[in-house]
Amino acid sequence: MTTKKILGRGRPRGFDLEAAIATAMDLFHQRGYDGVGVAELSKTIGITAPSLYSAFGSKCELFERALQHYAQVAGGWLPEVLAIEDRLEVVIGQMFACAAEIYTANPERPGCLIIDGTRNCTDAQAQALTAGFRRMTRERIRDRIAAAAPDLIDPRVDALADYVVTILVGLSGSARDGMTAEALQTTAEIAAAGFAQRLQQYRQAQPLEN
Amino acid sequence: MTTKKILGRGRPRGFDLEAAIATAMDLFHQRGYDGVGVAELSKTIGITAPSLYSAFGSKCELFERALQHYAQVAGGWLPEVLAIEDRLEVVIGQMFACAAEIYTANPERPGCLIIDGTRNCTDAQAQALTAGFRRMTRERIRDRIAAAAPDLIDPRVDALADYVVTILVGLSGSARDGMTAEALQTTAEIAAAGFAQRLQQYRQAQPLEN
DNA sequence: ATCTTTCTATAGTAGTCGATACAAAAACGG
DNA sequence: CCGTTTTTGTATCGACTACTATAGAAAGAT
Repeated sequence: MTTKKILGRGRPRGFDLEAAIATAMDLFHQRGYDGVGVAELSKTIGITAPSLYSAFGSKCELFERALQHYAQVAGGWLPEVLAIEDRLEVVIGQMFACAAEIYTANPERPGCLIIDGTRNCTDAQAQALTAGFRRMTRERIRDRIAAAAPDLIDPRVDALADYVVTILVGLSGSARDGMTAEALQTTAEIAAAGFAQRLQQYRQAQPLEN
Repeated sequence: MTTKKILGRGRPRGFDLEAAIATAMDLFHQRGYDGVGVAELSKTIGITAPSLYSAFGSKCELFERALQHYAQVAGGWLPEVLAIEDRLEVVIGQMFACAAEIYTANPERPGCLIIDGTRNCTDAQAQALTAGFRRMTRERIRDRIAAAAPDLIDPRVDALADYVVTILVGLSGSARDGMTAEALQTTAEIAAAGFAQRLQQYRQAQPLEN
């Protein structure tokens, strides 16, 4: 049974580490952390399982690298949008619009890896990784809101941040459920108008309520 | 190795089928379809795996029964809210408020089983089951919107329905991500205001735009 | 009491999961 | 050219997956 195809056995050819991470990122984005196994990962990357473990340590560590790569490359639009110097309503509107566009840009990989990559995931470490990225994202959004509306009391800043995060979660989930780009775009517009309305309401009623 | 504890071996005691389905529903709701195996299912229910297969046929069929039970029991609030005879804005507002409350009512089982039960699921049949329930839910919401605003053209009814669905997806996902009941409730209010705003906008600008 | 039916538990199927032990082959330093 | 190091492939590991064949035990019928 021992196949004597020794050709190429053990030849160190060295693989492109960054390309491997990008490939893994795509797979994780498609089917989530639990949905893709190391066999498929190594096969798609083009290396064997031991090489994968030698390079990354574990499936979870590879996932962490993929998440970091995602945050820098695919998720780069968010810091970019947050950096826009305009009225807060415009910034959030751009944010929802960008999310709707990017979440449906590639039908093979809908939604957001950080938001939906570890849903129903059995691995606690992988869940903690995405949770960390989500927490960081929420903080950035919160800070942007607080910076644009310094007169707002904290609980209202938090409320707006939670709303924004929930909208992003909804956009990602609906994209994964197959909603069209157009429908998601319109949804994003309605959600942005809702944010603007509440922000205005908070601003003009600041010293009175609650 | 053959343990001779024959006591109780083969004793037909007959288990409560509905209670078994409810137990399975809870487990599926907690960790999703892939997250819970038949071993845990049968152990929690209190029967052995063969009994489970004899009673339900397969894991997927048990999941289908659990989904039906969920739609009738845990998801009964939605038809109830849709049946409210009031202004559409009020109905949708109640809907979001109920969703926010129910999705966080039990911290052990946050969110919605139908929305998030098969996220990143590898079983195509299980995915199709939840997708069917989601499609049915969307139709009900769409019909309610169309009934309340018969003058609205179809694409705008669809837009509003897609918005509502996406909000529900966001509420469920955020609940699963650990958002507090209060934060989710406020988010639901903002989202409801956004819906009301858009509805009014559609109504008064009906014959002009688009 | 005996037979038949029904339900059960034991034990095991083939397959996949993440992760590795081992050894062969290429690259590198001298 | 030789020895060391690195990197690779083969072949697994044990633990899990959904699922089932078999046979034993209790209940009901005659």
